[in-house]
Amino acid sequence: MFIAESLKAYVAQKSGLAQDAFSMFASERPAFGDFSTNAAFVLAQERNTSPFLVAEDLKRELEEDGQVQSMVERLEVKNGYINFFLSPEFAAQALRQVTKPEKRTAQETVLVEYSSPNIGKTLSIAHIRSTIIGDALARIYKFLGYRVITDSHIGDWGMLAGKLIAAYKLFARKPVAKLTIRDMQDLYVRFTMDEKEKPEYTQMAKKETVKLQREEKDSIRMWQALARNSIKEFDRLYRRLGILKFTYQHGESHYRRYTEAVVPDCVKKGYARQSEGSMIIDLDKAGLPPMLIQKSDEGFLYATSDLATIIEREETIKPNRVLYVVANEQALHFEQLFAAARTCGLAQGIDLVHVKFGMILGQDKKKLSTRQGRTVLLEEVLDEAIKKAESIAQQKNPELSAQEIQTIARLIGIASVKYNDLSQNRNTDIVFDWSKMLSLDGNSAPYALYTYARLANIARKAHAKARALGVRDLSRLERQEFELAKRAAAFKDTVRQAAQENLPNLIANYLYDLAARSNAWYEQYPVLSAPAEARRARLGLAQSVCAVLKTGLGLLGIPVLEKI
RNA sequence: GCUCCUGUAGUUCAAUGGAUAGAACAAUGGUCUUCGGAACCAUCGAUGAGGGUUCGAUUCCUUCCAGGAGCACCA
Repeated sequence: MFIAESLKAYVAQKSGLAQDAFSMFASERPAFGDFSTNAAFVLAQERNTSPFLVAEDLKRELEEDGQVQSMVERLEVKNGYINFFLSPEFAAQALRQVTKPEKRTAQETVLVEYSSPNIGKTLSIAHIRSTIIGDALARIYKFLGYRVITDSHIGDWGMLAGKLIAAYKLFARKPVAKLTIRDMQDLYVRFTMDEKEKPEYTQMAKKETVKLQREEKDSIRMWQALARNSIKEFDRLYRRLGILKFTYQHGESHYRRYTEAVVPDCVKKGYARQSEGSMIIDLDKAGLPPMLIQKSDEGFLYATSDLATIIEREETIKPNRVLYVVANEQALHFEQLFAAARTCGLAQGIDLVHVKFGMILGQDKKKLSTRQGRTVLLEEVLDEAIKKAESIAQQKNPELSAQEIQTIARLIGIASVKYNDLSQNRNTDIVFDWSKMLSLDGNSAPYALYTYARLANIARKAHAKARALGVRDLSRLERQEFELAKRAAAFKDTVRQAAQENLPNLIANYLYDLAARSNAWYEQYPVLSAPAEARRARLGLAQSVCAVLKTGLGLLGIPVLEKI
C-alpha cells in the first residue's frame, strides 16, 4: 500500500484534477500533518479564485467521504495546503505491510545494465558507482514487484580484445590460461604505452581484431581464455561486495551477429549514409551531432554494438524499461543512441533511460584515469574500509572475540563504502577522499546499523516473538512516538519515489531520518520498564522500525547484524 | 568554438515548483543510578551575481562569473 498514492486518488476524485496535475508529499514537520497536497493552488489557478477558499471546500468534501474518514484523524488547511493527519488505525494497517514486497501483478520488466567492466582490467574505483547504484536499483524494482533482469555489459569485443591478443603475443611468457587479470592489465598498459612510438603495434591489433571477428579458431580460443579469467576475477570482487548475482554478463561479443547486421540493415532502410568514408546516422531532427556506426576501415564501434544490443534485447527479453547505469561522461553517447534507435524505428514502447552519475575525482578535482596511473583499485578501497572498521570495532567492543570483530568489520567496511555512495545524489561528482569514503560517523552505515542492533536488542530482551507485532495499538502511543510510527509506515512511499526517479539516495536519507528519530525516541521513552499496555505498544513500534531498517538497508545492498 | 553538468554553512552533502532551506563533520556547551555512549540535547553558521516567469523559485527562463565533462572513426 502506498499512502500518498491512496490519498492522492481521493483528492483527484473530489477535485476533478488529473493525478499528475498536483502533488501529494510527505510533510516537512509534524504541525503540517503527515502528508500534504498543493491541489488547492492548482484548482485556484484554474478557477481564478483564492486557494484558501478552494482548500476549505475541498477539505469539506474529503471529510464527507467515509473512506477518507477512516484514513485520517483529521484534515487541516494551512496556507492553502491541505494537510492529512493519519489515523492510528490506518497507520497501523500500513505499518503491518510496509516491509512486504509488492506482489508481481503486471508483468512489467525492467532491465538494469550496470557495472559493465572491460576484460583485461581490474575493477577500479570508477566501477564502484555503477555497480553499487545498479545493484540497489535492481533490488528496489524487485521489491516493488517488477520483473528485473540485470546485465553487466562487459567490454569484451572489438579493438580492445584485438589489443589484448596482440599484447599477449608480443610480451607474454605464460600460457594464456594461467594469465591473471593483473598480468593482462600489465600487458595492456605496456602495449598502449609502446603504441605511441610504434604504429605497427596498432596495425597488429587491428589485424587481430579482424581475425577475431572472422572467428578464427586460435583467436577465439585465446580470447575465450582472456574473457573467462577476467570474469572470474570480476565475480570474486562482486562476491566480496555482496551484490546480487547478475542475470547475464553477456558482453558485447554476445551481440556480435546483430552488430554485423546493423550497418547493412540501416543502409538498406535509408537510416544511415556515408560520410568521410565512414557510416553515420543523421540526428539533426533530435538536434544532435550524427552518430558514427562504422569506421572508414569498416570496423564497428561502441555505438554499433549498443544498437545491436537494443535489437537483441527487444527480441529476447522484451523489456518495458531499460536502465543504463553509466557515468555522466557518456551522456551524449546515450542521447545519440536513443535518438538513433528512434530514427531506426527501434525500441518502440520501451523506456530507455540513462541513469547517469557523477565522476569520482581526485583531490585536485580532476578525473582519475588509468593512463596517468592514478587509479585506485576497488579491492584497495574494500581492504582499507574493512581495516578501518576493524580498528574501530576493536575499540568499541573490546569484549568481543577476534572472529566476531572480523565479521563485524567486514560487514561494516563494505556497508560504509556502499552507503557513502548511495546516500549522495548520484548526479553530483564525488571528490575521492579516503577519510570521507570510510567515514563511520554521522549519516553513515554504522549509524543505521547501530540503531537497528539496539532496537533489536530491546525486542530480544523482551523475548518478543516476531508475530506479536503490537502495531494494532498505535493509539496507545504518545504523540511523539506516534510520529515515529507514521514515519515508518511511509517507507514504501519512499521506495516508490526512489524508483520513479532512480535515486537510491532518497531511501538512504529516509533511513537516516528514521534512525535518528528512533535514537531520540528510545532515549526518551522506556520500553521494557513501561506499564504493560505502553510496553506492548512500544515493543511493537521497536519491532516495526527494526523491520523497516532491515528491509531498507537490504534495498541498498546492506545486510544488518544483531550485534555490532 | 559548440553542447551538457555542477555551484547551498569553514568542509562534505540534502532539498528539483511549495510552507520557517535540512543534516553530518569541525567548533562550543550540556545529558549518564545507560532497555548497548558507534547515543541524546543545545548553540554557531549557507542558496556564486544580476534580471525575469510564478500566488510561491535553491529548483524554471535569461545574462554574467567560477569549476568540470563531452564534441566522428576509443569504450
